[in-house]
Amino acid sequence: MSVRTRFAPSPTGYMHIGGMRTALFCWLWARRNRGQFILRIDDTDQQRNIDAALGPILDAFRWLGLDWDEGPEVGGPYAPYFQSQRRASYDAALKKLLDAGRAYRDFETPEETQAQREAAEKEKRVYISSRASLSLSNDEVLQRIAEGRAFVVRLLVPRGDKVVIDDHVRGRVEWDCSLMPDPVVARSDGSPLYNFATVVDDAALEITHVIRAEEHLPNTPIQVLLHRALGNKTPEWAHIPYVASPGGKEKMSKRKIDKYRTNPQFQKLFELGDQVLSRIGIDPRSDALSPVMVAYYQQVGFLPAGVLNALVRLGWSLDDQAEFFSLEDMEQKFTLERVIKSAAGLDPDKLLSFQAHWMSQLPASEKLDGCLPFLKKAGLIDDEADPSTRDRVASVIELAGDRLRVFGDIFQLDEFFVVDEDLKIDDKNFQKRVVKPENAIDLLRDLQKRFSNLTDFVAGPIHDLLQGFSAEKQVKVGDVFPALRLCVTGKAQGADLFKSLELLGRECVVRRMDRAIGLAESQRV
RNA sequence: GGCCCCAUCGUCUAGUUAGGUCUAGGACAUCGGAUUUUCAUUCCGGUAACAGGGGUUCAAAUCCCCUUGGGGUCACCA
Repeated sequence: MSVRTRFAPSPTGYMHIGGMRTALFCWLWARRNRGQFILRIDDTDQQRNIDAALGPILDAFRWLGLDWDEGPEVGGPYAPYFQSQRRASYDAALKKLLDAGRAYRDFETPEETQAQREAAEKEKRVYISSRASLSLSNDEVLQRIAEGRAFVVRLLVPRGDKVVIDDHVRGRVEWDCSLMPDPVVARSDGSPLYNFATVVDDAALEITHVIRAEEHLPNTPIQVLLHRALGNKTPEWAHIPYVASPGGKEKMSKRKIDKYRTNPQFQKLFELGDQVLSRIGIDPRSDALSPVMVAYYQQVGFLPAGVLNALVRLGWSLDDQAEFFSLEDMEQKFTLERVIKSAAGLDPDKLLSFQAHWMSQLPASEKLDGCLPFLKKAGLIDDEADPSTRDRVASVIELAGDRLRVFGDIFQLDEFFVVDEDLKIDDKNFQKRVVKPENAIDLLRDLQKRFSNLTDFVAGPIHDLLQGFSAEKQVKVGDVFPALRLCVTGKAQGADLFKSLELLGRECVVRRMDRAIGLAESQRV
């Protein structure tokens, strides 16, 4: 029988980075075994707008290149893949349970149940269901139903039994059934609860391996019992650790994002993200996007390969050496047996380092295709980039070299795209290197003249000119280069100065020097 | 609090199943140095961990027990 795994998100409007890691492991295990990966939508909540809430989730899968064999949009032999459309099978299973006496109608009111629970807690004893409704005769039950008395259906937990599983990650885990309350299987309106719907569907879809986050471990005995009561073959289990917040052990959560902002381990990522997002018209402080969501990384300009690599190394390793895995590598090498048991905190630094590695591996043409949308969104180039613009962007990318870790980093070299008037000059350094040094302005004037007369305005000759100039004037290159850089790029540091000058072009360089010299002079008086 | 899970450098991890080859390996981060016109890259080097206590054994990071700590979960949510 071929391996079938599933990922079952509820449509929440965004894809959680931790959920994505779970989904990746599911996908990997299916692919590795040449089985099927299924996307099932757990929407028993009846959301108003499922399409809108599901869209970002599917987008995340598509962005990372994780395809699904069955599920939304693609359908499949076990359709439908939305729990909201599978009610008939839950009703049938419910009837089966009731008929077999494995479940019972509980007429206790929620208040009564709650009171018992509180009483148990007060007396420090374990709460288990009273099962008062179980002593009702068949006729009495029928009568109450006829009277329209509300009831829920509860699974009759076989007290005295044990549930034992052999988890692929955790090994043997067992629970004592005499400690378990009878779980509600169907609400008073007849609709199924999560644990029940999950079990019915996992069986119906012939899921062989339930790979999910550890937080579901407490659900497992209930689901095992349900499978048994229904006469299903129980799937195999693998409870993988959840993704923790950086430097901590708590589950990463969307709601704690403000706390993460103050987390030193998150600093670099937030700085990068804030800088990029603000350039493309997204409010970095908005709740709509945060590092907890997969979309965040896409928006900032991460590569699927970088994100995927970071995710797979969270709780999984191949050996004591390997760090870099392409999706193909993972597919070949992933095993559940090498998934670690303890929770792993997302490490933004390491994520960035994986990202930088995969970016350095990316062919120039793909870097270009990646950067273009960012420059367009920022209004730095036209939406219809003509060939000469594309060439220019390609040259800047080449010049950027390793400085381009994410596509959004292209904004660090915005001096090649802004018009002179919009060029912002780093004032602090400008004061220090241009305004304050007495000879700076004269030197720059002289240099400007020589640039105008240079036959070929390309990196090599510019380099020679600059070297000769500083030798002739008997000044250190450190007194000339930074000042020049500030004038033409506005920045104290950046890519290769000579190539930058060449790319900017003589006219632009001369113009910007003019402007900067004028600025410095006005500030001297 | 009940139930369950977890515990190796700051972080991600290798080593634990079959105890010795572990004076505990790698990566990220960090610190130093080299290269470079700056920054980045690259290269070299350093700092840095078996939570504690008992056993078992010739021998324990590895097996057992306890303690401590961390976490998950306790709904007519998913």
